[in-house]
Amino acid sequence: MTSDRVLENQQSAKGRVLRVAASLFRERGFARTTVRDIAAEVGILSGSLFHHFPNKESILAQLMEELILLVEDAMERQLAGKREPRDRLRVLVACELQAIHGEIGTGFSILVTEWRSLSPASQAHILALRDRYEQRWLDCLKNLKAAGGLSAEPSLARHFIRGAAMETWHWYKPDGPFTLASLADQLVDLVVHP
Amino acid sequence: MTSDRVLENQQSAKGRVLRVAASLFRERGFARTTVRDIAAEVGILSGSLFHHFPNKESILAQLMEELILLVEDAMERQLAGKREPRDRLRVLVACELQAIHGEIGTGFSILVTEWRSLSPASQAHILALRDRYEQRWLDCLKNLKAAGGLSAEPSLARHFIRGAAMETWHWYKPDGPFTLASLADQLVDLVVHP
Amino acid sequence: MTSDRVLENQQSAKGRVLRVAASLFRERGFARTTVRDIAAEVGILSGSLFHHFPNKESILAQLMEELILLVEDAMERQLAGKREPRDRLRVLVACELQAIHGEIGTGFSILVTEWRSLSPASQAHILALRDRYEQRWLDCLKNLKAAGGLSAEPSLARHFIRGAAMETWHWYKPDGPFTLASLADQLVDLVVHP
Amino acid sequence: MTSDRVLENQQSAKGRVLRVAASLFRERGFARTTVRDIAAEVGILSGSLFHHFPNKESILAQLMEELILLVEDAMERQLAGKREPRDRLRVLVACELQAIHGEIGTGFSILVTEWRSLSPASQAHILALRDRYEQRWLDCLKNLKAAGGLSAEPSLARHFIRGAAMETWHWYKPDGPFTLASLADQLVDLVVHP
DNA sequence: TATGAATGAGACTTCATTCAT
DNA sequence: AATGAATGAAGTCTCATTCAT
Repeated sequence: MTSDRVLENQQSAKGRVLRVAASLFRERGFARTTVRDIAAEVGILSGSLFHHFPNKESILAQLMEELILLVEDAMERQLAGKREPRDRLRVLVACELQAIHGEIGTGFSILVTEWRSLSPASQAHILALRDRYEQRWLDCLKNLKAAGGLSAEPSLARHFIRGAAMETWHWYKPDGPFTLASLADQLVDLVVHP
Repeated sequence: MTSDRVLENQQSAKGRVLRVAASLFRERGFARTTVRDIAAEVGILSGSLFHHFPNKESILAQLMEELILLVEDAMERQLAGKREPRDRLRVLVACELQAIHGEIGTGFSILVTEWRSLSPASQAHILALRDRYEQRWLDCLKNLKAAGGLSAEPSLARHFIRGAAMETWHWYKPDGPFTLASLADQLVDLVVHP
Repeated sequence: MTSDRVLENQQSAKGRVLRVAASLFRERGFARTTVRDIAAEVGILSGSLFHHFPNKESILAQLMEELILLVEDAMERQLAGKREPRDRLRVLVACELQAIHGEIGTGFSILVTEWRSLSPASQAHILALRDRYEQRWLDCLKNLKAAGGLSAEPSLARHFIRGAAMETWHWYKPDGPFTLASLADQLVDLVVHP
Repeated sequence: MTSDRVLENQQSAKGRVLRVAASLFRERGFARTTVRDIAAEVGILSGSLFHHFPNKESILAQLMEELILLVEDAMERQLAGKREPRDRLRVLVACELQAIHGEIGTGFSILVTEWRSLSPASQAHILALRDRYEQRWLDCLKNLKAAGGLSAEPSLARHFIRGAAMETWHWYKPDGPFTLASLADQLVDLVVHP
């Protein structure tokens, strides 16, 4: 059931649809974005969308799937060589913030905000991916706690971090006083008591 | 334009509509909740809703308005007599968590998640109320910082707290290992370094 | 799941929809009849149809159901007092022909021609009714055979009669050389050897 | 406008399309069969169909045409040497039943059931062929009547036979109690009083 | 000949809203 | 205040057909 990854493929029509959809879903929400909106922005007619996706929801589902994979890729790359638990946590935080605000993964916040828009079937599929993603966080936080760098319960810490990170979507402005990097630092400082 | 407060009025038909709507909006989201759903749960027919509200959006708008007022009421009551900045912060956190999960204000998270569903006109009205509400938080956090109990920027701290608190809606279970009170304590501990 | 009978209710909006649909389905077939066609002929807008029926198919389903019940009513009435097996067969044949061509049950042929247009769920429901209807035929033919008035296998005889009767829909013209009554007589003569 | 006969040509792509279409049209009906369904079963893409047929309807039209020709061929062959009117009628009945259920002409019933799906233009063309086919039946039945073997009106007899024969499509099972040959015999016995 | 992306008309359906009763 | 039939705009989706490659 897992499709090829096309989100970053600049040539692919599916990729173009996915990128446009990500932007519109983030901006207006899934329900308020019409397939005509998406098609118009892509430069095709609405009927043509269904040549690539069986229905509107599958656009959201595939988008979510690829977004998770993309963040995992970034984490994998940046974790290479990092051994210190605190450094590894900072990578996770930075990657998640990047995913929420960054160039490519624009729309990671959709994962939380549009969860209800998926059918139960799709939810189950994405859930499996999300579980793996969250497990990575838990492993990291458990190591940190074992090393004495965390006083809170790891799962609770993850909930707080996720909430704080996702919430940045509602207020963070790239041209404001903070860079994403400094945001990541402060979030880590908050959770990791010295 | 500001209407009377009816959310807590058990007899009032408007109050019943508002409470039902709060529950459904939180569960399914505004767009996926139909006026028929609301009417059915209230026990009337959909057409009758429009004797109480001019349109669907106004239900959401009035709901948001009353929810803010309700939380402010609770804060006002519990802040009475509290002078210590740290104690006052704890009251705010506890009240916000109560609003998100508690009996009456169920649906406070709608304020963030369904923001986009309001028309610009309604947004402006609610925004004024929200600004006042957020100002209360900032004042409290500034006092705390002045007293040396906060290392982070007050506005940033508020964003983190809000994110963490709202996120609890996605995972917190009353019958789980935490009480709302302990959650409030831990959130305060996180932000307020001793 | 069985709804009230409204096909013959001249006042009822549902009844009017059903009668119009019967006529159009018979004329153009189910698939080539649009809900707009039906609504236009009824004198309402297409959206209003769905106030009465959950979807297009349910119009066909309820229509089929009521048509069967209607024919059974007619048979019941005309069978009263008839004891002779041959006479009883003639009643069945005449009623079925009436249903196919007559004033009221116009569209009985839909039962055969549009069978495939129903979803499996609807098919099952109608099938139960149809079975009862066919059982009445078999009982009649068995009695006739027991009385020595039928040489063919009863079930085979029913198949032949049904085919011949339904086929009349494709060629019979009320202003042609035959009346429906004479058609019934000849069909009975054909099957019942003296 | 008359095309070559390709239905039985195993190699020809057009022949393959026609055979697949016959099967699908009979199974689901013309309107519920998509060109994609046909193409998929043939093993090509939907666009490629239009290299062989100008449009969907022409598939049905050519199919109908060839089916008639095919039955006429069979009749021609089996009528050779038969002089007795009753024997000749039996050939016609057997051939028609073969066409409805047999290997190749699978879908002969389409001629009646999907008549409405043709445009007037196509209807006219097929009508001419059908008239010739029906004339053959009438001639045969008239001869039979002249010979005293038929009491009913020839045209009426034909209608009855056609209906009964077509209806077999809805109930006849090759592994049931009847062979097609015995079915033909019984149908002839029914019509031809000794 | 075949491909398959794209078309575009039109289908069914949903749903907030209106209004006579 | 409530009803419930009706509205009508807008939505998702289907599908025969076209055409550059």
